[in-house]
Amino acid sequence: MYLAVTKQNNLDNTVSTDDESLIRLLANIQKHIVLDAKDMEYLHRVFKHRTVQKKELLLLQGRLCRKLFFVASGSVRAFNVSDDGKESTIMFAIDDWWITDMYCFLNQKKALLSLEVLEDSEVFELSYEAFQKGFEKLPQLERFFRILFQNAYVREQLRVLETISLTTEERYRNFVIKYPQIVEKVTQKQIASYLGVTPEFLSTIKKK
Amino acid sequence: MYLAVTKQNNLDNTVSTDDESLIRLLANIQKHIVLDAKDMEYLHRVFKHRTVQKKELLLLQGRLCRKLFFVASGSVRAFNVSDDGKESTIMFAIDDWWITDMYCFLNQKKALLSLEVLEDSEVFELSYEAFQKGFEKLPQLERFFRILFQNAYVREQLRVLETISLTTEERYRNFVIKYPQIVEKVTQKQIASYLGVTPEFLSTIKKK
DNA sequence: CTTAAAAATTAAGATAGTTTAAGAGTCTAT
DNA sequence: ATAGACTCTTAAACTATCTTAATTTTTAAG
Repeated sequence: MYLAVTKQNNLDNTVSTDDESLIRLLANIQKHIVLDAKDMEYLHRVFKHRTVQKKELLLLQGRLCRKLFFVASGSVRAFNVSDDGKESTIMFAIDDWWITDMYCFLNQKKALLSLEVLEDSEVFELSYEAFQKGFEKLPQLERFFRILFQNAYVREQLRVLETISLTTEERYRNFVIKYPQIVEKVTQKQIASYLGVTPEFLSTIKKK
Repeated sequence: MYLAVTKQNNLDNTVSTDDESLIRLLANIQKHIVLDAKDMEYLHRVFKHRTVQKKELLLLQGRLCRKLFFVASGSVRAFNVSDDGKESTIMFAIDDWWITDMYCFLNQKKALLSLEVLEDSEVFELSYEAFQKGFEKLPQLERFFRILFQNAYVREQLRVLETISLTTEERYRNFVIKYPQIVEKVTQKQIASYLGVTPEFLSTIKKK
């Protein structure tokens, strides 16, 4: 198999965590485009694997946002802290999700968001330069990211609709139904900050 | 000039509204990719120009969403009506914007949104089939739509952040600053339904 | 195992937003 | 030009959500 050939540090015959993570990254990309061995090698080269620990910050609000992340396993949260200290969670990324402060990544601006690792996780990072060059080296990436952003746009638009049209209770119930795996991993405080309400209020909603 | 050659119905030498609209469509696409004469001819063929009137519905909630629209001039609103009759405006599209119920267009499902023409407008429509075939015929469209969806995603994500973190008053002020041309064209009731509050409450906010 | 820190719950009083209703102003179709 | 329909404003009563603060429960570190 391809991985067995290119992976150098794997002295025994077991499949390492690194390998598993890489397989997940490539499988994710191959959901939308076809990759040959050369493409995979290229991606293996430009995506940097990292094992990260709970509470680690992949990005700190105010710093230049240089990386796009793929969460192979574990979970990451993107949130903004306003001037008066209020936290708002923009998204949770669990296995198989992509995450960064996309606006600031694409425009190489100071991040509006922090990225916090919620549990020990395996992630890949892609630099801004590699992201831009990738489209020349591997033109099918245009298609891959077209579909990725297409889905992301549709998801956010639906979230906007729910946010402006439903009650907090309805939104909470929808969240639990839609993302049960996330509910298991994150605190209620974080869910409240995702819904845009106080933890106290979310608590009273749950009681009902 | 290219347009003068391919445009057939233009018997005098003036630039028709149709021509102007086509120029806007092509200019919009050329913001992100390079088109040669053949590409333009292709696009001219697959994009259908329509002059539409105020109050016309380009799409009715519940019907299959078959088209993607480009607003060359005028304005269009996308909104959802909930079971209990409450309207929520998802977006306004003015000159140079693309609009449809993207989720239902991409998945060929029954529309969650209606598209209402707010003033006499010039639009182009692209069918779902043409959208999908377009990527084969003109592969650069992957790039064009990648960037279009990238921007759309970032915009929606920022709207989510504002919606969950700011007060209604702050969101109204931001809207007026960000989209002054829209404010001139739409009713206050429609802005209220975009912000997710009642027209009465928006009215009291403005008083301050 | 213990203890400190963080999360979750509860409740009272304050603020933001809705509902209903009525009146004044605008637009639009005969 | 006028009637009807729609928009905008105002206000009072009501509901949702926030703030503060105290109490309990859970989590994490030594």
